[in-house]
Formats: sequence, C-alpha cells, structure tokens
Amino acid sequence: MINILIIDDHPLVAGGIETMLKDAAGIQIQWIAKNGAEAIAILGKAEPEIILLDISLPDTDGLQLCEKIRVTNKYSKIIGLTSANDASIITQLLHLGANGYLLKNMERSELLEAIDKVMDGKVYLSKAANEKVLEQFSSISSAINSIPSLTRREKELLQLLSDGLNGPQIAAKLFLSHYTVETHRKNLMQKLNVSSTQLLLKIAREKKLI
Amino acid sequence: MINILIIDDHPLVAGGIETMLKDAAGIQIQWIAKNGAEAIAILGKAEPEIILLDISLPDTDGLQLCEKIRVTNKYSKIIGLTSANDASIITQLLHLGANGYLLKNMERSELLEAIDKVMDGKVYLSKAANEKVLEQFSSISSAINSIPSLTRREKELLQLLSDGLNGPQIAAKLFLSHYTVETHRKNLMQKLNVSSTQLLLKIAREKKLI
DNA sequence: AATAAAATACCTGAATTCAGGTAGATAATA
DNA sequence: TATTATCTACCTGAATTCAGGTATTTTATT
Repeated sequence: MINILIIDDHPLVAGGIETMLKDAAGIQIQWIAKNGAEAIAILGKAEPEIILLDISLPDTDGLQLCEKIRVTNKYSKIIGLTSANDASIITQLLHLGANGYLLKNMERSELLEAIDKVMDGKVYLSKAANEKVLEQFSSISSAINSIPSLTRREKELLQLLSDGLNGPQIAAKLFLSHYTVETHRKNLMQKLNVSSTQLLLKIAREKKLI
Repeated sequence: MINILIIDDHPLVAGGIETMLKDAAGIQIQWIAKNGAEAIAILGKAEPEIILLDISLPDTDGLQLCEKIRVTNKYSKIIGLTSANDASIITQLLHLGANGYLLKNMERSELLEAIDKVMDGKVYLSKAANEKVLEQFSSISSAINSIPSLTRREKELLQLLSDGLNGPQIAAKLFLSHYTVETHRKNLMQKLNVSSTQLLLKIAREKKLI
C-alpha cells in the first residue's frame, strides 16, 4: 500500500487529491498536515511512501521544510506542489532532495504518473514545469535565478520595507540603531543583487519572498 | 436538488469541492467547465442552481464572465472563487451580479454555509473576504479611497518608478531634466497623499493604478 | 568548547529623495 | 480668445539611501 502525507493548508487541495485518487487501487491519503509544524509531528512517528508538499505554507516555506524532512527521512518520496511554475524554485527543491514537482493545475493522470514514477525511483516533473527547467538551463545561468536564503531578521526587514516603512521608521519600530537597519538592508540588497530598495522589493516580489 | 456548475481550470479544485460535497445530501456537481467558452456552452442549455466561478481563468477573466452570464441568466446563484483576498475585486464582482465570494483556502463548512446562504437569497462573503470589504467601506471615507486622476505623464512616471528606475534614470530615459522628474514625482506623491516613493508604489498597487 | 552564522553597531562620503517653493511654455477646452 | 490643465524647469536645504568598509556580541551547530 502506498500511503500519502499531504502537506497543504488548503482543504480544497487535499480534497481534490482525494477525489483524484479515489479509484486508484493501492494508494491512499493517510495523513493531512495543514502546516510545517503538523507535518514534522506526523513524520516523527510515521513514514509515508509519498509526501505531497505545498511550497507555500502559512508557517514556513516548503523549501526549508523539504530540507528539514530530508535530515531524518530519506525514505519518503517528496513531490513538490505549487501553482507557481518557477524554474528556480523547482531546481532548488530538487537539490534539497525532492523527487518530483507537480503544478496545481495538473490532471488526474499526471498525479498518478508522478506517483508511479517516484515510487519507481525516478524523478517526475510536470510537463509545464519540465519546460521551464529546460528553458532555464539553456538560458545562461542558475546562479542568477536561485533564491538566496534570507535570515529571520532579513525577512522581517523586507516585510517592513514592503509595508512602506523607511530606515529610521524601522529602526524605531524594532528598537534598533539605524545603522543596524542599514546593514540589514545592505545585506538584503547584496543577496538579491540589486542597487536600490525599490528594486529589492520588485525582485523580492517576483521571487515570492514577500 | 441543488445542481452545481463549477467553472475552474484546475481539476484539483473541482475535485476538492466534490470531496467537500460528497456527504452533503441534495447537493451535487452536475457540470464542470474548464474555461469561459465551455461555461457559456453549458449555460446555453442548462440552469444550475449554483455557479462556482473561479476569477482567474485561462481564456477570460471571471469578472467579465460573470457579467456575461448575468445577461441571459438571472436564476443561478453565482459564487466567486479565488485565492486572492482583494476587496476591490470582491466589490466589483458583487456589483456584476454575483451572490457570494469564497476564498480557496476555505473549509468545508464555509462552502456549505455559502451554498445555504445564497440559495436563501442572501449574499455570502467568506470570513476573511468580509473583513476586507468592511475595512474598505469603513476606512474613514471614500475620499481617501477614491482614485485620483493622474495625467498621462504621471502614469508614465509611475510605471517607470514601479519598474525600479530612480529619478536620474527616468530623466535620462525620457530626455527630461531631473528637476522635471522630481516635480512629477512630487505631484504624484501629493495626489496619492504619501511621503515616499515606496509608499507611492504601495498605494498605487492597492488602487490598481499599476 | 570551538566554529560558524546571525544580529548588532559604527563610520564616511557620495548620491538620491523629499519638502516647499516659483515660473515659463504648451496644449486643451469652454 | 480666455482660462485651465499639463508639462516643463529651476532652486535650496534637510533627510534618507547607498557603497564600502570594520567590529563586537549573540545564537546556533558541531
């Protein structure tokens, strides 16, 4: 029996997968986690054959969660699941130990094929995702498009900047020296390779960091 | 019997709704359309009690489709369905004759409640969506929320700013004195009543000016 | 306990933005 | 044609941002 853990905060998605699998013999949804914390708890005592992991979760992001899962669990096959068809996310996810990638506009047949493939030890990318990845490899570099890992504080700053606060305002709000705020901002700009706060926010939005 | 038409290009969503409704007596999904064209075709020969309409469709947008449906069909109750919790879209949709609005992160209970309410002739807004709308209506005045009229040049500047260009870059691109650019920027900030370019862009985005 | 990563803070000089003006030229409209 | 709106350009001083550093303290991680 292939037991599946779904990690997704949308009941709609979990339900949709349930419907897609209802006539598939030997495959069943055994656990549903609505966030990263729940997922970790479940994986503490169970070993699903397949983990369907939504990349955009409320409490953490799927990339980090994938990495975290792989530390203790090499057994389960992880299939990423999002609506964003972004090559840089896909490649990163695969680097972090995922076995496949599905877009949320998938058909039933794709889901079944993906499960089949990864259980067979192969990697599955949904058709559209596959194209994106190939496109990326042919178009110059992966370095430019990879999402840099931001620290907690940096994400916080990024959010406040995107809320429209300026340096001094953020410093006041977080009880920090304005020097510190500028340092964080500088590091953010360096990581995203931009030269102004406005570009920082633009790129961050494009990479779905905010 | 309450017959439902789902208009959504994601089989996952349709399946999810199916799962949510599977134990609900007297309610059934009768038709599924993957795009606007299919929906129109179906509505040519059927009258669903409920139409669940995804706002983001491949061939048309849900707002237009809603309007189109209402021309010939006053009977069906239309419930908008998206993942974006955006007050302006919600109000627009309701103006176009929709009877409700659900977010895709809804729970089963919300879906059932929504169906119940609209069948009863009422309007249903999902909890989170409701807050947004109230927020919009209550936030002081319509004056603040009213969209100021921008001149052609101002719109152009706004776009370039949102593309990440700074003052001097815009001046160079448009062959203008940087003084002129700053004047336009100043006027924009005054019209939108903000004190920094970042806030300008934030508000402009919220008002869908860019 | 040692090392590495993250958070904090500081400095300087140059560039850019912001606030509060004025004002002439051009285009649109009544 | 007179009026109004728009586009253009200029000025100044203060505030903020940016670039390129250094450096100490906290907080994980091994």
